[in-house]
Amino acid sequence: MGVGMAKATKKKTAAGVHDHRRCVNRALSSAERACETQGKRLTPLRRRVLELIWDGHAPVKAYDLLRTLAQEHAGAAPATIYRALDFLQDAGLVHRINSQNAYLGCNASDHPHVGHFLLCTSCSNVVEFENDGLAALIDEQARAQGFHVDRQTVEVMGLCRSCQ
Amino acid sequence: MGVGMAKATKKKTAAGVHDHRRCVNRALSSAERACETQGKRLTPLRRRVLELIWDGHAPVKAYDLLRTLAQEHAGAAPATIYRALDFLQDAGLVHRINSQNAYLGCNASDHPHVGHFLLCTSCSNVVEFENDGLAALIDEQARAQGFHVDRQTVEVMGLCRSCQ
DNA sequence: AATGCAATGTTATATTGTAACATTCATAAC
DNA sequence: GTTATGAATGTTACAATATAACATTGCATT
Ligand SMILES: [Zn+2]
Ligand SMILES: [Zn+2]
Ligand SMILES: [Zn+2]
Ligand SMILES: [Zn+2]
Repeated sequence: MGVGMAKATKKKTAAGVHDHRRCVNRALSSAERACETQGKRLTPLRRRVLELIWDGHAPVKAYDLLRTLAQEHAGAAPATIYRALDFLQDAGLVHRINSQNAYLGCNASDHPHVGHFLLCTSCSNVVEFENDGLAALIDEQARAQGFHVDRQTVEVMGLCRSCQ
Repeated sequence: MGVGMAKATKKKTAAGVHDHRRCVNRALSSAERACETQGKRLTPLRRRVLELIWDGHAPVKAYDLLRTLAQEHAGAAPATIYRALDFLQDAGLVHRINSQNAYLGCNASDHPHVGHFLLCTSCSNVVEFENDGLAALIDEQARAQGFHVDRQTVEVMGLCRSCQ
């Protein structure tokens, strides 16, 4: 199972409502541009894995991706998925949610940023947030202890607005 | 293997230098008090697992603990270790380092606090730090998005002072 | 065509973590 | 002291996550 069943089906294109198809397409286009810029190759396989990640629009587990991919791709094996995930993470297109062993598409792959997430323990929704002040404070606190920061992850567990 | 070989052997009681035995004993005494206070039972098994965690004085993997424990404890199985780890985490005596699937003794188990860590990618040393301002900022950022925070973890990867 | 390298295929295995049920142990009630 | 109770541990089996190692394919350069 995925990390959550949340919103496996999305509302269809009402006014102001999340248009899932459009969202996925935007993510894929953005990914293509990002890879172009970085001189990285978004092969059909990698692109398809990224699309599958966005399909659920929520953190997805590697073996769920594998099961889905295997239905359309004969040779799919764990290495297939993990290689694609490694590539996508290196390219900044996907984040790993460590506390869940799950992977989430990044909607800000156009600029460098750190991984900060709000994880709802009730509905399993996850949202990425950016707060430069927070990132800077973490950096500063680390430097004050003589530590040089390469990467930081923040995972906040709790209840989203609609689950409280 | 453990997360790192770092400091498997510690310097012995020089002036101002980390005295490992004393440090472990302090942690165990503190743990006993904490369990007393919380009305939780620090059984010999749980106490021994906590001691093994402190022995390395660095994050340790569950199956490394298991291998060590098995040498002195006949019936040791995965469940043995994971149950002890669950208990110790609930009691606030141990933190899980999500990015490493590893467990670290907490030296501040006497008061409630969140898990903030600096992880050196070179020597594998990990230090826990506390910064109320940081915890508060995370809380505030989450609340601003209508999110109710139960728990937060911060893992900062980089180079410690001596590894730069 | 020959070479080299990146990507993928393929098989096997390592690592991490749970489920389920039996047994033992400590405590309190009788 | 015996018995009832629930917590803790023993025991076996298995699920879930991830990597190693080597073969093959595809593609670009020479
Ligand atoms: Zn992102
Ligand atoms: Zn929710
Ligand atoms: Zn702590
Ligand atoms: Zn270091």
